[in-house]
Amino acid sequence: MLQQTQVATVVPYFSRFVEQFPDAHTLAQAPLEQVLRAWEGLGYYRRARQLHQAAQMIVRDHGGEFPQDIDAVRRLPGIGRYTAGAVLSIALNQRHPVVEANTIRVLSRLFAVAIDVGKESGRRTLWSLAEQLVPAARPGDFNQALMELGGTICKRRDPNCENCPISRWCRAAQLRQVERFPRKSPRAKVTFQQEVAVVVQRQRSVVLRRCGPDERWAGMWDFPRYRRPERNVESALAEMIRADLGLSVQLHSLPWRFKYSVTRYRIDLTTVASTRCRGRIKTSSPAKWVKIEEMETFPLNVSARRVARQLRLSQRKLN
DNA sequence: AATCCGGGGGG
DNA sequence: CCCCCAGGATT
Repeated sequence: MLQQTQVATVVPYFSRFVEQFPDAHTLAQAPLEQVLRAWEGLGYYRRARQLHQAAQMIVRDHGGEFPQDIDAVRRLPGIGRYTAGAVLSIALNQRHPVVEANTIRVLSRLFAVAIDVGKESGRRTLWSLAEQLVPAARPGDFNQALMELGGTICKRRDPNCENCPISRWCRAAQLRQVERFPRKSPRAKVTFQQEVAVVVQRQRSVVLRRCGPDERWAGMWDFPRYRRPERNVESALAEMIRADLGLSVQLHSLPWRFKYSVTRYRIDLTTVASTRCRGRIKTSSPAKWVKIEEMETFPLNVSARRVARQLRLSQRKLN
């Protein structure tokens, strides 16, 4: 869960998760749907699928006990050098280094690493430094201390060098250029595309579709979602729905635009609208057709059986 | 080596 | 608006 996700975000998810899946057997035997459900809102859903696979591998190949050999750990899906080193150093007191966001910042400043830490050569340098520094005694404490230092003192902006216990050895601090490190090349820009999600409500059911393998949220359930037409939105949308779902619909005026979240999706539209929407939404009026401009969404991963019969047409097309 | 996954924190 | 987050897999 902590891979590319902030600690504060993870904590409540982690608590619920370990309560629901206390050991490898429980997790391995749980349906993937249930695991994804527990992951809902965290993003990077591949991690949940891989964790599920890893639990099954641990049960099958390691008798349900987490392997202690670093190479065996690395073979588990979703576990790379950082995660393997972190688990084995912290839990089993094995001497392995860790390199992640915090230690990258600390080490790159401590040694004024001039190379781009996003590049392979920069990473090699950092792993080498971390490997040389981690002690045989209490390596897990050392690694956590390094990460904690990066999280509390050696922050990305406005680092607290005055209270840093190792600032007297810090090359970047000596150079008065702490904030110039770590060196990174600018990220690729992210482009946004306008999409329209459609909520089709019939009695207490709602039409969902499963995201295809090559689109975002692959394999997960979502409202039917389409690129927003340039013009003639209503008629173009109706045509897309007819072609995609085999449903003949007529769109009236589309009065509401709002961001939507389906994390707490229940089944009726008013709940969806009232949980996370922003803007002027009247939840009391049960509109049949609502246009949603997708700005931010959470995945929808409901137990969709209740509405699945409305999906047979589109499902057949996908399979 | 570059790209993708993704919601959310915080300036 | 921006950059980044206790990374890893895929291409």
